[in-house]
Amino acid sequence: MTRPVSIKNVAERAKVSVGTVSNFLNRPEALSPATRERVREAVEALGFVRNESARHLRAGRSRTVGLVVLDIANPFFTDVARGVEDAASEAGLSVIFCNSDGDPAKEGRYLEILAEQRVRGVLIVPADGDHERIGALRDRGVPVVLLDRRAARSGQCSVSVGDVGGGRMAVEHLLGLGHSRVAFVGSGEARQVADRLRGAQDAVVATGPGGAALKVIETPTLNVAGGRSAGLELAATPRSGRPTAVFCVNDLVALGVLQALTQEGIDVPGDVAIVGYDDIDFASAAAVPLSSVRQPRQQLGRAGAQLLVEEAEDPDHRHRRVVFSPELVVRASSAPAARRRRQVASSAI
Amino acid sequence: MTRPVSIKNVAERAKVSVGTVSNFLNRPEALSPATRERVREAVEALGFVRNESARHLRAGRSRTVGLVVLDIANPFFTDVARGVEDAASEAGLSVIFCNSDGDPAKEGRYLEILAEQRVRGVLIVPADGDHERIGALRDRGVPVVLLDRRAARSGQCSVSVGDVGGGRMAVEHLLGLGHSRVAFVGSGEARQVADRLRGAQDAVVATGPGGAALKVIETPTLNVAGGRSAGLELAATPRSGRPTAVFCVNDLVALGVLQALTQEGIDVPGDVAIVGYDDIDFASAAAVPLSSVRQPRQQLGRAGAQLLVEEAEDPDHRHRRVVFSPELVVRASSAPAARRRRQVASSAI
DNA sequence: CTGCTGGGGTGGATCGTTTCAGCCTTCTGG
DNA sequence: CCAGAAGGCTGAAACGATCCACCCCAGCAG
Repeated sequence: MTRPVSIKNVAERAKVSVGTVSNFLNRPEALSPATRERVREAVEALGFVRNESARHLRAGRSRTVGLVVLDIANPFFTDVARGVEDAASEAGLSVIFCNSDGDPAKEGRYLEILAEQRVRGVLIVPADGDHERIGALRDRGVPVVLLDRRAARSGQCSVSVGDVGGGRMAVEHLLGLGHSRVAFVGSGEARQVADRLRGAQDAVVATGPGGAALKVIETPTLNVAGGRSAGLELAATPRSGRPTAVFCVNDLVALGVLQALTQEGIDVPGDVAIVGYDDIDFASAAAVPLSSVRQPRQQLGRAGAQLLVEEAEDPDHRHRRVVFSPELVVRASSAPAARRRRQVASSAI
Repeated sequence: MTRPVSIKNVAERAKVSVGTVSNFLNRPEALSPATRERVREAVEALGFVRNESARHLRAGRSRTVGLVVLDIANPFFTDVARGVEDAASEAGLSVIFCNSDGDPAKEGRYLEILAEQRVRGVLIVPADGDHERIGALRDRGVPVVLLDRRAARSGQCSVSVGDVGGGRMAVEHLLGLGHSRVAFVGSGEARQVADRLRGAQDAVVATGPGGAALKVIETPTLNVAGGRSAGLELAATPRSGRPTAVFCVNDLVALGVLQALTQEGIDVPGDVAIVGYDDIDFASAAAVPLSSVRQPRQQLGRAGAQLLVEEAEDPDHRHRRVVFSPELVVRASSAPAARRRRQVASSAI
């Protein structure tokens, strides 16, 4: 409850000037051993802790970066966050972690706060298409790196994972198993969703006229609950018209769909095959281990933070767009070809 | 890339003094409409954003709080974080989110950073028993609220969930199903672990001499991977001596145990029943839906943040220890009594 | 007309740190 | 013995916002 200790108190106690204490903190080798020891003792005795705000005020730039994600409860984003955190702390930066909930208004408020904090830069998984606030930050000279989203123009860095390719990969896998009625489950404005859907459509279109068909099922939210409601909708569809394979926009949704189908007595993968997206740790622990499109989550975060640091330090930095490749992991939720073919035949009778 | 805009630039443009601009920002009603409009225009035109550091330097207190958790990848903690965030933003505070990974050194570094930032207060799920750093923070007058851990002395606030009771509840449930060889899976210094174990022991001891026995299986880490390794160890035990019921210190570990057992051909709950802890969303989506001890996660965080705010604002604040009660949620992973009894009988032959 | 009130505004001190010009000593080489 | 350099330290300016004592003037009562 005592008044906070400032550099001045330390200086008085050590009988040196404040400048010397500052040197002790930042360039200790510049002091004579005797002085250094006196200052060290004073710092110790008083329990002095630097005031980062004052430091930052003088320096004009802070030592923190902001990270804004869509959903802190989604393990995908916590893994990304961990990658960001690791890379940031290697660069001596701390991270302010913000959760936009996919709400542009909330996102805007957080960006405002980050701007007031004069963060060194911002990593963001944007909520939607309208980024005037992000633009405003950039205009103010704050580096912004887009995560999990490819930058539209070359005006900024981005790190993403090929979502179109991931979607195509997932659906090609399902088509390869003999499925011809496929559903895409997902919703929202986010580019990730649109891209995965596009990839799925590409794969279906490639089967030519009279080939496979893709049905889109909207979910209220992109979490387990949302998936559950989509699963119930699916279960309520008469079997004859029901898709035999489902590609879900992320694993949370896939888990929800799986739960609902199982609960309604629909066999996975016997009646309906499922492929998710992200390959979160829980995907393999599901009731029926989930096939999924794996993304390099930590690397995504790490690479983003590195680009951000580079942009902040290097004056003639060139913006880059890093794109990782997703990878399909096949598990029990998408049936092996042999079994599937048999089933198609019998249902054709 | 232009120089950042300060209150001074705004003042020049609006042809007023800096004091007036400050008033505009903090007490707009004190200005005459004409002046207010002029300043508003200048702020707008220059894209002025307050410098929070300068503000804070002058004010002596910041508008952020720190939150330190053990494992950001554990959904339990993300749910807690969400509760904290909600309550904090209602109080106009932002949250700096830190992940100690259960490592006291990393925890110490984060506390140091938070101290340098002069946060308004700290919410922490401490990594271990040695809290000198936390004490140092408190001595400096920074409110600290312990989360998920009961404060030892009355010198600080804490919000926790009765872990002893939770552990007892889980094991009593298993004993009630007829199990007599029970294992506890977990490890680490954290009080949560010790308390849940103690509760489990209490329940076992209550069965009297010649009653049930509790075996402790250590895991390398408290996540899915750790659980998997414990599960393999369990599977390698000869059936005759193998516990028929397992109480896991958290759901991640339980999911890992479940995976390993299933993979090794051991039926859950037929051969081994499992109860987890936390009741994270994924517990019910597991291969065998997991029985678990539910904790009010968001409320935990929310209540903690509220206590913190109260302690920071109210000079004659009395420390409080809030304790929530856990709740047992029974699912398929712990067999119903009827089935279990049959099985015990048959294995006794 | 005078004195008073109070709304509206000013300008400088202040917060804690860093930075930098400059001062004093001591040392070195010629 | 002296000029100059180098090392070690000092003290004040600056960062951007807030706060506060104070000033100015219009309006009003006496």
